[in-house]
Order: sequence, then structure tokens, then C-alpha cells
Amino acid sequence: MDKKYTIKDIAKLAGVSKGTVDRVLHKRGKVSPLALEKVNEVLKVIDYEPNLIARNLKNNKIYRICIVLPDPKIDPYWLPCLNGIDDARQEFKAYNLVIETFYFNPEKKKSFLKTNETVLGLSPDAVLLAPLFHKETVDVIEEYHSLNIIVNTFNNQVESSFVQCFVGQDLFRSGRIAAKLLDSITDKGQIAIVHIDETYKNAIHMQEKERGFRNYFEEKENSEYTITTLKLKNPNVEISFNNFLNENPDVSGIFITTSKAYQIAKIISAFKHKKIRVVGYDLVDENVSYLNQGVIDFMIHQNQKRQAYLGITSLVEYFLFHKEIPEMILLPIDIVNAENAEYYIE
Amino acid sequence: MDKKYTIKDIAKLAGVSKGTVDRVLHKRGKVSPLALEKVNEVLKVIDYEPNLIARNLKNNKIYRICIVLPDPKIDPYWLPCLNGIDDARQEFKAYNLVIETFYFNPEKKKSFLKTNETVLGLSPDAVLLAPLFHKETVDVIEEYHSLNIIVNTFNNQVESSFVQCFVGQDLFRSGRIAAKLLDSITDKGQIAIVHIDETYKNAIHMQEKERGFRNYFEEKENSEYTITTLKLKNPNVEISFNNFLNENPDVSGIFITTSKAYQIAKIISAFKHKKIRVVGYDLVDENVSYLNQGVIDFMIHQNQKRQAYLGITSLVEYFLFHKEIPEMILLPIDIVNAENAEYYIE
DNA sequence: ATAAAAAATGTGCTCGAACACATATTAAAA
DNA sequence: TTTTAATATGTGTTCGAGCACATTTTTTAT
Repeated sequence: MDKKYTIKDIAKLAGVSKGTVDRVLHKRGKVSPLALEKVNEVLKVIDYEPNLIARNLKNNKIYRICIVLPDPKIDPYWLPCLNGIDDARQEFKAYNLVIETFYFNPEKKKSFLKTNETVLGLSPDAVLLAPLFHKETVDVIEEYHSLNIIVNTFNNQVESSFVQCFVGQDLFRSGRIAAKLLDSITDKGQIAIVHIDETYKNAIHMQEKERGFRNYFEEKENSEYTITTLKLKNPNVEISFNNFLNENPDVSGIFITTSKAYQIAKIISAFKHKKIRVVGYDLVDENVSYLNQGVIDFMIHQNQKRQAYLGITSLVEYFLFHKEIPEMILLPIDIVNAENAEYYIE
Repeated sequence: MDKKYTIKDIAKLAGVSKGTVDRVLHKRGKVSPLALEKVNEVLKVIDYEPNLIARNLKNNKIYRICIVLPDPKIDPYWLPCLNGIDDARQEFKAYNLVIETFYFNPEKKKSFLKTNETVLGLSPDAVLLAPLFHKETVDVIEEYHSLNIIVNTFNNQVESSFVQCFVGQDLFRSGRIAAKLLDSITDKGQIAIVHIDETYKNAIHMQEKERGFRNYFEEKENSEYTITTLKLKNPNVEISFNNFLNENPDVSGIFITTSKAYQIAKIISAFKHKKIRVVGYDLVDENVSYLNQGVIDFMIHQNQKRQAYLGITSLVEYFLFHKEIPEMILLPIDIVNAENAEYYIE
């Protein structure tokens, strides 16, 4: 009853040859109305699922997927992505896939352009892109598109109709979550939103998080907080923030919009006056350390590993199994405290 | 350079036939020392990965996997599992797999035994089991084992050497997480651990969570809490708990060890005296509703969907791709508040 | 009516691993 | 040395989809 029908079965049932069935299934034409009718009749009754194994055995084209992302040696934020890429590579190693990683220097537009130039030269079937530089990205994507190379982006969103799929998180919502967390662990007083080393390339990220954060408190009636935004730049973070704390003794909560919560945590742990609550992003070692010490209360996990993983697998499954690529994959926004952190560290 | 070698390639390189290579690779014997040497020499140099697609095309055995779990109509806790099962079914629908679901009445041992009897009669290749009744489970697993049927368990752990893999969460740790959460949102006072409708079949679950919960506060120095355990049974939950609240005005936090936090939330939302913090389990509709109302503060997500999914996929990948089945798959323990709940509801 | 062109249909090979079976080689027995 | 047994090696088929090519049928033109 659960028997899998083959093209041969259909051919026999319809009284035609497998070639005809094949033509009907693939709408290749050259089929008489009568034969078409007969085959469709059979297809209506049975539930035909092509055997993907056989299909892939035949179609042994080598698909090449290139991943373009910032060098994790320069910005360790991207390090978990490598594990996600490895996972995907491992999972599909039986297939004819070449999955290659290409780094660029996240501080240099030129490096970004050059890396993409290299990738373009390889004419891969698809590219998974971490689009840091807005204008350059749009141009690059257009180039890929003109060569019929599919482009997925991850981590950062960029509005281009040539992007097949974006994998990432809803940053606005992520800001709201941070707000809710701080709200639940502090009473009243001043809350500081801290942007560290804001640059053109991550500004949108931070602003979106801030928007969500403020939105939460705006929606909440009779909220007893005042909210201040601070933009700090290394190497002056320590001095500036210390000054801020001294000038604002009523600070009860801090929301850091980047991976650099540990810088603030360091200052706070020295600042013994009162308990200040901290919420930040990303499970980099330093953050986890302060999380375990109780200086940071909650972290929000951006799940870069899974972003990279899903960015690749959606492409692979499209090539191999003809699965549709979704327009957007929004990952859950994981809340992490000292007790469940180990599950998310990767 | 990334070329995939085939058996034919090896044969040519070694100067033997593909039959001989096959015998060497599968250690089927009937190979002369000389030929063995020649083939091994080649294998040492190149990196041969058998093409799993071709292998599976040939070995087109139909694998049958049965999932045995409580009827979700009786206990909706199990409802998300169906989605996980469907996901797995969908993902592998191209392969020769029969994935069938069998329900039993979670309140009746007899039903459990009967369902397993039915499954045994089908002699599947593997079974994914939700082992509610301890003794009976051990016996059933032994029966499966004697028929060479692989058994994975999920949700509940049962110590039997015949279980290939357990998929679930670390309940002790989950208790600790709940403790940490309550600790971070309450100051001092009394904390109540509430077990609702504790029965033999879920007692271990609850106790393990309680152990973890208490362990957290034991480790913490100068904790200003007193912790009380309450065992409530329907239909007396409302009366008993109301009495408890009235007799203990210093209650500041509640940890409910089952999916029934909504019952407690209902009572609390009527009890206006002071803010009491609540942490519970599972994203059933009623709980989510109280989470959104702000009566429940945090939920812990047990991820039944993914438990079922991974329980199946580990089996499928073993059969299809000869992947090793891990002894244990521990899922992350997700912390959920009103803002990120939507991502986990399934 | 017949040839030529067009359309429809069927056949056969490929992909790589696995294994049955046929053939070749070597070793042991007569 | 020849026969027989044992062992080693090679060949060919299978799985299902896909596609090139061969063959058949139908249509159009002469």
C-alpha cells in the first residue's frame, strides 16, 4: 500500500513507454493528447514521488557554493559560522558539492570587493553572502545575478530583489526581548542603551535593536524608567562609561547592542556601589565569563552558526531536491542565562 | 582535485577489477595477498568516499519505523510531536521509508502494552518510544531487542542497555534554569515548587526538576529564600493552592514542574495582593496566554517537536547513510518570555 | 497515391555500488 | 601429467530517473 511507484510502473499502468511518462512529468512536449490524458489519469490516482536518489545519481553535476564572510580572525563574531558551514558540508558530503569559504576584511570595502571578484571568477552556482557594505553589496549582488548565480544573504538584510533568501533574526523583536528581560529584572531608574564602536557597517543593526527596545517601553504604560542612549568608541569606552556611571547614580539597567557587553561588564564589576543589570549579545568567551560571574544577567543568542547552516542547506536542497528556497528564514531569538548557556556555545 | 573517486577508478589504478576492489572494501575475502596489497596501496593514497546515493539506489529496502507515544487527544503535551514526525516524514519522503505513529492511553498500562504488541507484530526496523511506564517499558524494549528491532526513546529516560539512543533534556539542569530565572526576578521570601497531578509515570520528571531547582539555591550562598514543595491534585488544585497562598503571604515565586502552570496562573491573577513571579513549562495555549498577560514570567520549552524529529532522523540516517546513532541527544533548554514565545510555538 | 516532413513514441544507455555468477588461475590430489 | 578441487578474479545485471537517439505513426505537400 505504501509502495513507491516508479516511472516504469506509471508507464505500464498508462499503457505507454517510460519515455512518454518522462515527457509528461517534465512537460517536455511531444506527447499526443491521448497519451497525455492516459498518463495524467494514472498520476491522478497514484501518488508519484520521484526517487531523488536515482535522480541525483544520474544528474551528477558538481554544485559549487561559495560563502563570503568577514575573516573570523579579525572579528571573532563570525567564528561560529565555520561550524555551521562544516555541519552542512558534513551532512551532504555524499553528494557532489563543493562548499568553499572566502574571507574579507570587515573593515575594508576593498577587501570585500576583491573577495567577491575572486568568487565571481569561479562562477559558482550560488553564493551565501554576509553583506556588510550596503552600496557595494547591492552592486555585487547584481553582478552575481547577471551571471545567473543565486545569492542568499545572512546576518544582515539588504534590500535587493536579486536576493533569493535572507537568513537572520528580527532585530527589532530582539530589542523588544532585551527590553522585556531588563524590565523583569530591574525595578525603576535609568536604563542605558549602549552602542559600542558603531560604524556604518553595523549601524542599522544597532538602530533596529534600539528601536525595538524603546518600542517595548513606549507600549508599556506607566513605566518608571528613563532611557538614555550612549554611543561609545574604543579606546575611550572605559573612561566615558565610568564618567557616565558617576554622573548617573540611578542607572539600574544596561542594554549593550553588540557582542562587547564584556567591556561594560568589566567596568561594572569594579563599580561596587549597587547592582546594575546587564543584557547583551552573543556568547563570546568574555561574555560567558561575566555571565557566569553574575555580572551579565542575560545574553541574546544570535545563532550565527545556524544562520550559516540554513543559508547553505536551503541552497543545497534547492539544487539536489528541487526544494523551494524561502524568501526569508527568521531564526528564534534565544534567551541565555548562566544556566543554559552551555547549550548554545558552539 | 575535489574529484570523487569511484570503485572503477580504484580498480583501474590498482590494476584489478571492480569486483576485487569491492571484496577488499567489504572484507569479503577471496582476495590474493598481492591484489589486496595493490588495492590497499591505492586506498592509502586517495581518499575514497563511497557514493551513498548509488548505494541507496541499489539497496532499496523499505525501512519501517514506528513511533509509540501517548495519544495527544488525551494529553495535548504530545501534540507538537506530530509536527516533528511530519517534518521528518516530509524530509525523507523520497526514500523508501514507512514512518507510522501509534498511540496509547497514557493513563493505562494495558493500553501501552497493547500498542507495543501491535507494533511488535509489524516487525519494524526501529521503534521510537515514549517510555511512560517504567517496568513495562523495560520488558517491551527487551522484546524489541530480541527481534533485532532498534529502540530509541525520547522525552523520558529509562535505563536499559538495549536502548540505542535517548533524545531529551537534562531535567536536573532544567530545574536549575528555572531556579536561576526565579532568582533573577524575585528578591526574597518564600518560593513554592508546585507538582500538579503527580503520578508514577511523571514522578521522576518532577523530582529531577525539583532536585535541580533546590540544588541551585543550595549552591548559592546567603540566599534569602525559603523553599516549599507542594503536591497538588486535581480537582482540588484551586482550593488547596488558594489556602496555601492565604496561609503564606510571603510567597514571592512559584515554580510549576508540569505544563499546568496556567492553573496556578489563573489563581494568582485573581489574587491581587502582591506580585508573585511564576515559572513553568511548555508552550500550551493557556500558558502562552498567561505569559502574554504577564502573569507567568518565564516558560521553559521542552521542545517535544524536535525530540520526536531527532529521534526519527537519527534512525533514518543510520539506515540510509550508515551514520552512527549517538547514545544521547540532549536538546537545549530554551527560556521563553512573552516576547520570544512565538518562535517556539509549534 | 506517394514522398517528405513533422510529430509521437519507444529503446537503450548512463550514473556508482553491490552482488550473483561465470571464468580464470593456482593448488592439491590422483 | 592429468584431473579435481579450491581459490581468485572478472563480468554483467540491478536499482530509478533522465535524456539521446532510433523507430514508428501521423500529417502535410506534391
